[in-house]
Amino acid sequence: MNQKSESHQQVKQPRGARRRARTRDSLLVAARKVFAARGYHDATITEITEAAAVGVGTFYLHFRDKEAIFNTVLAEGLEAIRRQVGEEIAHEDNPSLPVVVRAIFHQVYAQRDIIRIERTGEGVAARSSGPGILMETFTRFLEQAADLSPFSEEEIPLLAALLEGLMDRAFHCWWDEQDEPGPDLMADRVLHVMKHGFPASLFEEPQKPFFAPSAL
Amino acid sequence: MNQKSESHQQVKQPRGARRRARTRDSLLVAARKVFAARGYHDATITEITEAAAVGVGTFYLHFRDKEAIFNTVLAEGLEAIRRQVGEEIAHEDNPSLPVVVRAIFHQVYAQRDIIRIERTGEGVAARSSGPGILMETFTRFLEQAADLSPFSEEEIPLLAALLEGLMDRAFHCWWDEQDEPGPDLMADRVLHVMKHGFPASLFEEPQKPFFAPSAL
Amino acid sequence: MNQKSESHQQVKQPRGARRRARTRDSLLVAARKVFAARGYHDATITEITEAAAVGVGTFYLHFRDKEAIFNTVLAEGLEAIRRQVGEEIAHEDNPSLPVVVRAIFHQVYAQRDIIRIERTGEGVAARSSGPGILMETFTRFLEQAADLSPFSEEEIPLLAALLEGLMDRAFHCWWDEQDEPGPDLMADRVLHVMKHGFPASLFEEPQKPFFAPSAL
Amino acid sequence: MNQKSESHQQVKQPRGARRRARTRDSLLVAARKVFAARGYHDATITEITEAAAVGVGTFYLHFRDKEAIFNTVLAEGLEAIRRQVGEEIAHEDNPSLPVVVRAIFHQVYAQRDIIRIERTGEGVAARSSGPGILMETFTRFLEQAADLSPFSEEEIPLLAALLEGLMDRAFHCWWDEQDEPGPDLMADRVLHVMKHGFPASLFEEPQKPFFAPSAL
DNA sequence: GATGAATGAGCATTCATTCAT
DNA sequence: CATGAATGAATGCTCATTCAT
Repeated sequence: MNQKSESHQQVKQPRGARRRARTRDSLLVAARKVFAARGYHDATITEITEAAAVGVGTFYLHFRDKEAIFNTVLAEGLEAIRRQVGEEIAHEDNPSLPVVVRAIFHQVYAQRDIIRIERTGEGVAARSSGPGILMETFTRFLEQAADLSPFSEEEIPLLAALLEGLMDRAFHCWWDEQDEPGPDLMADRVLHVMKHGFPASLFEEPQKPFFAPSAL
Repeated sequence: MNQKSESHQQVKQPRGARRRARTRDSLLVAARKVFAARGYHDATITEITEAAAVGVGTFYLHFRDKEAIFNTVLAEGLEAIRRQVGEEIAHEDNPSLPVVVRAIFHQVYAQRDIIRIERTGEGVAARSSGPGILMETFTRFLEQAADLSPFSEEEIPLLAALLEGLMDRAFHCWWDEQDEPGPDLMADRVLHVMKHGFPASLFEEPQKPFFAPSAL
Repeated sequence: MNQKSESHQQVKQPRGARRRARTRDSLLVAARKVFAARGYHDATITEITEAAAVGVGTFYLHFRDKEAIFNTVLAEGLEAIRRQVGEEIAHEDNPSLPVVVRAIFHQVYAQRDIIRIERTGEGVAARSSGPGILMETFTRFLEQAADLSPFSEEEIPLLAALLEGLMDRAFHCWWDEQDEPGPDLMADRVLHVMKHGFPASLFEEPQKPFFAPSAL
Repeated sequence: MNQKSESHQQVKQPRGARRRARTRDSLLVAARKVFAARGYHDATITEITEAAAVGVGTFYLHFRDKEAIFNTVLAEGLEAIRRQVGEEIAHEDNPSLPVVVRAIFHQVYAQRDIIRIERTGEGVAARSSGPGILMETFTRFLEQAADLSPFSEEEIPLLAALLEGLMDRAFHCWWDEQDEPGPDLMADRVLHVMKHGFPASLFEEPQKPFFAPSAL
């Protein structure tokens, strides 16, 4: 796509190239389905090739191994989310964090399976997707923020991680539990917490003492 | 601790029961080590039994399979954290959320490997450890809170999940990255965010427009 | 029982000897039950010792291995049948073959499980039970028979085997099918066949031709 | 038979289908050899695959487990006997029982190992081979017989079983003992017994009384 | 003698990967 | 390019047997 599709050669070699690309896509689509259904570890190459309706050997013509296709599924899925978030906020001159967060909620909701898949791989994904979209975004905003007090600049990674943790849990409500609340309401709630923290009365002394040992 | 407290209890079950218990412990200790080092999926029974210096067959005398010992390692590890948190806050008449959170940071820090292990199992753990210690604790506090506005009572599970997400990411800083910041500083930071949210200037319009597509 | 129970020593050493004998009996009874229920190959030593309510180690104090107890169960079971057949025909001065056959049907019916057990072991039983009770009996009668024509004396083993096959199948009707017909009726039927063969019309041309290929 | 009859059917499924079939056959041939030599229970998958000169994994490409290949070996072996008996008697318009019995003796003799193999599996064979070829054949003849007296029609299964028992023992003379007498002589003997029963003098009073207890 | 915890050889089974067609 | 039969290393698990108590 980037090496061969030069100038006027583009239309000139649909020989096997188009076929090849179609096969590859079948595999990616199938893999996404299988990984979502069975998780990285329980998925087998055979399951994927069967779902893709291609021979087992064909798999290795397109991907080095299971990890490779997993990373590709993930990378392409995340890239799609990234792109669509970009499109959603494209009309804004200067998108604020709330606007971006809201867009992310929309797009992640639309592609919930990718989040689930990411989880099942845990340490597998060669962290190839970089520091993660969320970390990246939050870091950017944090770096541009006028005043971080009472936090220091060294704490930007920590703050980004905490923001990510917040959103991550919100996403989780969607993956095997219910589809509610929808992305807009969810964004409201999370943004409120991001801005103002949790309800103040949470931090006051509990009225009624509760049994310590089982308290935790 | 278990060898000396027999003074007036010696009659328990002297036979091979002690030997049996010791072997079981070896296996648990070994499994914890192996799971922490290699993750749930890559760990093998043989690795565990070798680390425990017992025969393979012995494993099956004590645990049905890998999943069983994994759940036990986790359950006992989490129970230990739970207990120690309880002890740490035992002197408080009415421990407030910040006190409890601080204690949790202390104890989780002291047993960081359990957190790492928990993650590698992902969907494996038969969620036997219930709704998780953190969820439990936060839910309790949220239910006792005088005023949750602007949140409703139905949103308690969501709020608990968000609080958990915050702490979870904090724990993560410890698991393959560095051991810094220590639990006390970490607790300060996280509690600040919990109480007041993130720095306000984060939510203002960014001064300098930034390149949209790659913005995300 | 036969080596130590001499004269007045018999009562003199019930120290551990009686206990030992009782344990051994528990094992034999348990093994008979387990072999009957699960067959030789699927039975495990542990199952037997649990059924006998003794420790695993105890097993090896009494029997060398699984095969040994199997052979013992079989040998003692067959010996019991043998003995009881002997008792049943003891009052006869000169028991004829029909009388003996009838007694065998009675006693085998009473201990059907032994027949089932024998089968599950197939080649295992170190053919220790000799040529089998039936072979032995039939051979004896055949050797005493005045006239074997049209068979020769060399064919006695074959004839004995055929007689055994007849009875064996009769026994089989009892083992997982029904308990009918009872031993007396069965003896009638089998003895009739032994004496006169099968109904003559069986050997005439079949009236209606039947489809050859599927005929067999 | 399968390689030459392609002349006008070559289009079937040329690819690896032939290779696959050849491998499957190797496995079946090897399994037959191994089961005959070591019995069902002592045979291992590895032995079979080594004898077939294929990898272990290949086995599972063709058969679910040991039981599956055992049943296939048996079913195909019995089917072959069935077919060849059918061919042997094909020229007869109306084969009588003696003719069929004789043919069975011929064919079973030619494939003695199948009988041995069947025995070693005992309860394993999912009785998939139906009620057995012999039972089937005898039942058919018995149902066509004009006169069964003194037996009733309800006793047909018993009679079939007894006939089977007779032949079964005859087959047995061949399986670990000697190859004598050959199938023709054997058929003579067995058919004689079927028609006329055993020598009459067997049922007369024994001249010499014999020692009762050990008599059996 | 009795016990049962421990042992480990041995077997079944899976699945990523290769390669001849 | 595509195929899918073949491969075998790797792993889980069982169970007869031993031996310290």
